[in-house]
Amino acid sequence: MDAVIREFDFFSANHQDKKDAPSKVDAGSKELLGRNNVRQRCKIDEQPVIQLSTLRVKVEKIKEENRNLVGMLDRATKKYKDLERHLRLAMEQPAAAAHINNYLPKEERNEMDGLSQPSRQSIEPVPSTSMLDINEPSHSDDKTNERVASPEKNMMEAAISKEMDHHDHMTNIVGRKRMSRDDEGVGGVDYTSKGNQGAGAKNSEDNMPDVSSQKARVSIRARSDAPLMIDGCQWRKYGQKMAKGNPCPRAYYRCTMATGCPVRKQVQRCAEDMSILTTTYEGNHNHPLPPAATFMASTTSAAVSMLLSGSTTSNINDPSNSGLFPLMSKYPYTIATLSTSAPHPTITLDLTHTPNEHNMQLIQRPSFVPQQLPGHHHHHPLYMSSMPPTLFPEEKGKHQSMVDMVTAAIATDHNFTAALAAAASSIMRATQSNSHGGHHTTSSSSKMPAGLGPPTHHKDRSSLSTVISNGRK
DNA sequence: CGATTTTGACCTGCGC
DNA sequence: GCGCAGGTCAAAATCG
Repeated sequence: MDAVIREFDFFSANHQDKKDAPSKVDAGSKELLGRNNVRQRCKIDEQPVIQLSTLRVKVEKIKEENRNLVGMLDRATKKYKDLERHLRLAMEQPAAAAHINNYLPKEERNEMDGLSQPSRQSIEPVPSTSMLDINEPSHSDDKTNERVASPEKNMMEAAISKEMDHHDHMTNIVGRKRMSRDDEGVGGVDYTSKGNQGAGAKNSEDNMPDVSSQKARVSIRARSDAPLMIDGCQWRKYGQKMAKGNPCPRAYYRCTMATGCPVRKQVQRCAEDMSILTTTYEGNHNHPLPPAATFMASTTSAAVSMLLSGSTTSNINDPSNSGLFPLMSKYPYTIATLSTSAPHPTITLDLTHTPNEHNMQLIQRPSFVPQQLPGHHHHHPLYMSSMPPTLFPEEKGKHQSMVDMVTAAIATDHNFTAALAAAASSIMRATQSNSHGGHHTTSSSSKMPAGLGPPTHHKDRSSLSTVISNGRK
C-alpha cells in the first residue's frame, strides 16, 4: 500500500516551501516515490540517519494502520450489504422497517425516531429512484423534509457515514497531519481534523447536530502529588510544550498498548494549584483494555454520552439508569463541566472539589445550573443530577457526613482517580461508537510525570457546569 | 539493543 | 497575510 511509501515522506512539499527552514538532514536529497505515485522530495543523508528501531516502529505503525483500514472497509461493506438487504425487505413488507430501525445503533435509532417517525406514520411509498440515489440533488432547503421524504436513504447514509466517521476519527488522530499534507488535492476522504470538522459542519446541515461525532475529549482534574499516574494503559510521550499562561509544561502521550492505537492524552499541572493534575484523553482505543477499568468506563461513558447527547431528562438517580452509572452509585459527587466549544467538546470531571464546595454548589443549584458566561454563545441546555431537585440545609446535614466521606474518598482514592482516568481514555469510543458494538476500553497503568501543568487551555466560547451526583448510598 | 524520552522544528488553525 | 499558540513529528539521547 502506498501508506508504506508515504512513511518515507520525511521531507514533504511543505518542507520544501519553507525556504529558510533549516533542516537537520539537509546534506543530500533524494526523490522518493511518494503517496499516490507522486514524486516527492525526500531529503536524506548520503548515509541514512534513521535508526533501525525507528524504521521498525514505522513499519509496524503502517501495518496496523492498513489493518485498520481494511477492517473499516470490511465493516462498512458488511453494513452496507446488511442495510441493503433489510431495505429490500422493508420495501417488500413495511413491517420489516422496524427491523431496520432495530439494526441501527441506538444513537441513530434515536435520531431516526425523531425524524422518521412522522414519515412512518404517513408512510408514503418513496419513489425507488430516490431511495438510494445519493447523488440526487436536494431540491429543498428543508433538510428535515428531505429526510422525511426518504428515511431509508438517510438510515443507510447514516450507518455508512457513521462507520466512516468512526474511521475518520481514528485516522484523524494518527495521521491527521500526514494525511492533510499528503491527501491535499488528491481527492478521496478528507481525514484531516478540519475535514472532520467540516464533516461535522456538514452534518449539522444535512442531519441533526451530532456532538458525538465530533472529536470529543475527556479531561480529568485530580489532586495527585505522585509523579506518575497509573491508569492502566501504556503511554509513550511524544511531545512537550509550554502552554501559554502556565509555567508547567504540557506533555503529550499516545497509547502504546497496541500498535496504531490512536488514543492520546495530555497531562498538565494546574498553574494555580500545582497539586492538581489535569489529564485529557482523546480518541478511541483500538484494543481491549484490562477489565478492571470496565466498571469505571461504563459509568463515565454513560455520563459523557448523556452529557454529549444534551439530555435534559436523564437522571442518574433514576433507578432505571442505575445500571449505567455504577460509578456514581459508588462515588456520588463529581463535578463535570462540559465545554461545547469547537473543535473539541470537552468534558471535565473535576475531582478536586472539597465537600463544602460540593454542598455549596448543590445548594445554590439555581445559579449553578448552566449559565451563560460572558462572551459565550453556545448555550447547551444540559443539566444532569441525581440529587433531589433542591438540597436544603436540613438535607444538607443529612447528607453531610456521607458527602464528606465520599468526597474525601474521591480525593484520596488514587485507585478511583486512576480508574476514572483509565475509563475516560476510552470514553470517546463509547460515545462515538457505542453502537458499533465497540467494547469499552479501560486504561490501566501508565507512567506519567508529575510536574505537568494546569487545566488544558481550551478556547472555550461556551461552557457549562453540570453536577453529576447521586444521593444514593 | 529495543523502548522511551527529549527537544527543536514544523504544521495548522485561528484571530487580528 | 501575518503572527501566535497548540499540537505533532522525528532524530538524537537516554534508559533499562
